[in-house]
Amino acid sequence: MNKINLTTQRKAIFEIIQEAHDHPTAGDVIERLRLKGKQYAYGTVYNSLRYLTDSGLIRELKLGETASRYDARTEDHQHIVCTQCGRVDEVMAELPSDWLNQIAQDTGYTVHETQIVIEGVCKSCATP
Amino acid sequence: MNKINLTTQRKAIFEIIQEAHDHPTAGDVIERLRLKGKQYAYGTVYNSLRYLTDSGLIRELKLGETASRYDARTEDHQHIVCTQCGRVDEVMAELPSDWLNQIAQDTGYTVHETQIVIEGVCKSCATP
DNA sequence: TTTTTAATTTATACTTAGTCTAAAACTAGT
DNA sequence: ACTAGTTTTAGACTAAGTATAAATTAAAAA
Repeated sequence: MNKINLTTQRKAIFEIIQEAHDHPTAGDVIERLRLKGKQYAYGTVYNSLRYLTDSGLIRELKLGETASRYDARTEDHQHIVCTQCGRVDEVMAELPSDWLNQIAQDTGYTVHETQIVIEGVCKSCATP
Repeated sequence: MNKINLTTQRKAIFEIIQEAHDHPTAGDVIERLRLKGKQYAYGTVYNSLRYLTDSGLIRELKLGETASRYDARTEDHQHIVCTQCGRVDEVMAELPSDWLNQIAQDTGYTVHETQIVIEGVCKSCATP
């Protein structure tokens, strides 16, 4: 594992993700950088997000929306999305390992990762 | 529930999805239609895929790739994607309901759907 | 059967998210 | 300071999908 090289830009972007508690998209990151008076090239933000993801400092979430979201919580966990308001919450409940083992056996795959997206309606949308 | 109106185009597209056993993307559908000598407007294919999805005849799969895939198997099941060759297989193992109940309780959400994408390496990629 | 209305398809322009490229600007090591 | 390697920048480009307005088809009414 190589040394992680956190340039000014990468650090600033990493901080945005860490401060955020709403799983921002690349577009969100660009906007928040601008609010802090920092404006980096379009491609730099995407490159940095990929670099941070590859380094394991953040996680890329593909939740079935058009844009990827990013999360600084790298511990194994899943997400639940509200189909009404778009809000994303963390799901810490661990996936039953027997279930995963059964899948590995059934399919012959070696399982590496599971991205689970649960869709539902959040409390505040359910009670108007 | 309204009556389902299967036009010529929608029927042809539905058939492509039914015949396929590889979860084709919209692009794949357009190509296969062309091979059959059928060429519909770009937007028609997208509209039809959405119509068929909304009617419950097919399912849209968002597997974290750039393009959605479509599946004529509408029974509840999940998918496993090979990170090497991109192949997609069905996972019929049912999700443990206690796990889902726990999540509903923990998060306060009313759970509607779960799209689970398991990533791994398929048998033929594992043994070269 | 003609007329009217509604739904669908078509062609094309547009949007969004993200990649690619080549030049310029840093950063390290000598 | 000089060179090599890495990053950033600006801007062109791509892929997937949406929006729109006109043309076509289908359905309903008269």
